[in-house]
Amino acid sequence: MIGRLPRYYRYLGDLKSEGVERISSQELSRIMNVTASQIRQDLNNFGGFGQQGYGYNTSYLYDEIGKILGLNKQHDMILIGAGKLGQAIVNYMNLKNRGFSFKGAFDIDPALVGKSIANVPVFKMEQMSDFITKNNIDIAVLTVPKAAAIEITQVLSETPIKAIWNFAHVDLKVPERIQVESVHLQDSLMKLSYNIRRNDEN
Amino acid sequence: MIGRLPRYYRYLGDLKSEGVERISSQELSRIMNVTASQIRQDLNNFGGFGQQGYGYNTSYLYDEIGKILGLNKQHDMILIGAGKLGQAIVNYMNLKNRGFSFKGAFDIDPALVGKSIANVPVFKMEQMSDFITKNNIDIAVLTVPKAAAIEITQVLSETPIKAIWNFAHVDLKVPERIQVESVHLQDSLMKLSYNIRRNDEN
DNA sequence: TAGATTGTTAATCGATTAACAATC
DNA sequence: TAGATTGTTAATCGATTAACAATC
Repeated sequence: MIGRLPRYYRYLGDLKSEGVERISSQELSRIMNVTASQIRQDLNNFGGFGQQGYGYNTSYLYDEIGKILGLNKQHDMILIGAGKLGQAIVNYMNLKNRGFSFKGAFDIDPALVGKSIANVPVFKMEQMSDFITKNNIDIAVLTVPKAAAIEITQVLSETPIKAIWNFAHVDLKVPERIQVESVHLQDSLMKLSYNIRRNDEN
Repeated sequence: MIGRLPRYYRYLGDLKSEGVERISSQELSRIMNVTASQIRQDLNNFGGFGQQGYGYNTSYLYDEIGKILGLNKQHDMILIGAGKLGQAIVNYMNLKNRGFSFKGAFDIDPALVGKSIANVPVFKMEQMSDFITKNNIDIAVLTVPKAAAIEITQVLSETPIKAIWNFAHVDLKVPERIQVESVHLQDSLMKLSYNIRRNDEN
């Protein structure tokens, strides 16, 4: 279910900025293409955000979902692997996301160390663990090849990091206290390819 | 269910390159952390790839899943939006994925037009529709901001494109014949944030 | 008060797991 | 033939939808 929460959040943000003050599960279901029943069920799981006969207050619901998603808290991040993909993500995030901010990047390439990516300094890989501890880093963003990702995850497991946002094409094994969320671009493209094939054959 | 197929494919590829010739649902279930029952159920949906008393032939199963995923076919792609994220994806794909290949990129920035990204030429946005038709492009990779993504999707809907791999933070509306697969990085990060919060509170 | 719409329970549906007969 | 393991049916579980009483 939590998988749907960011989507609600996105639509409510849009509605809010369009100046829509209230919305019923009915209307929202039409816009989002899900059943009104599911919306009510989902939202009620996390507390009674609506009001009978009225619906939901857009702005209030938006804020509450934000809290559930932990978006009211500051998250300090590091980038591990300052290649093209890593650089793109730093640029992307530093523009848009208030609560999330990159404090440093790490790479084994000496040519990158000492430089900056969107004002985020790049350090030597060896300094990573210390940096995490000293700067209270919550999230490590892993944009390195598969083999490196496995090794680095070992190292990260010894640090007080809270979560890994993994872009490597591998399922990471971590202690329970560390959260992992993977973006498997290859898998996503394969799903697309599957759907193309299926469509072609009908 | 199709959602799990790329993951099977990944694990089978690994096993194959480790020289493992056969695997039982039992063993695979241990490695992948799913039930053996589910593996047999999943694989049987698409045809009898196994053999009683033996298990599955790693290499054969790998190839068959590849076919189901349409990975035996060539897919020609274009990049729309040649910014940092787009560039990262082109670099990433052109290295690894045999079946998928970028034929061109498009951008509104005159500074990019005429240049190349990993040997992929960047053209004016206006040339996009023609290019798709003339070069039999299957997949458009959308790495532009939200508003542009919606506009461009309108244009794409008039072309013979088969699928859109969408990186913009929006749900695209397309004719039924066009497949959409979205990579919502923001949503992914929010899920991570949610899990951090939940873990913090226990 | 009447109308609207939530919160919530019950019914349905689909997906996962368990079990075992078929068969290599 | 005996052992292993799939393919497949039946049982269980969870998620979605429908229905409606509560209440604003």
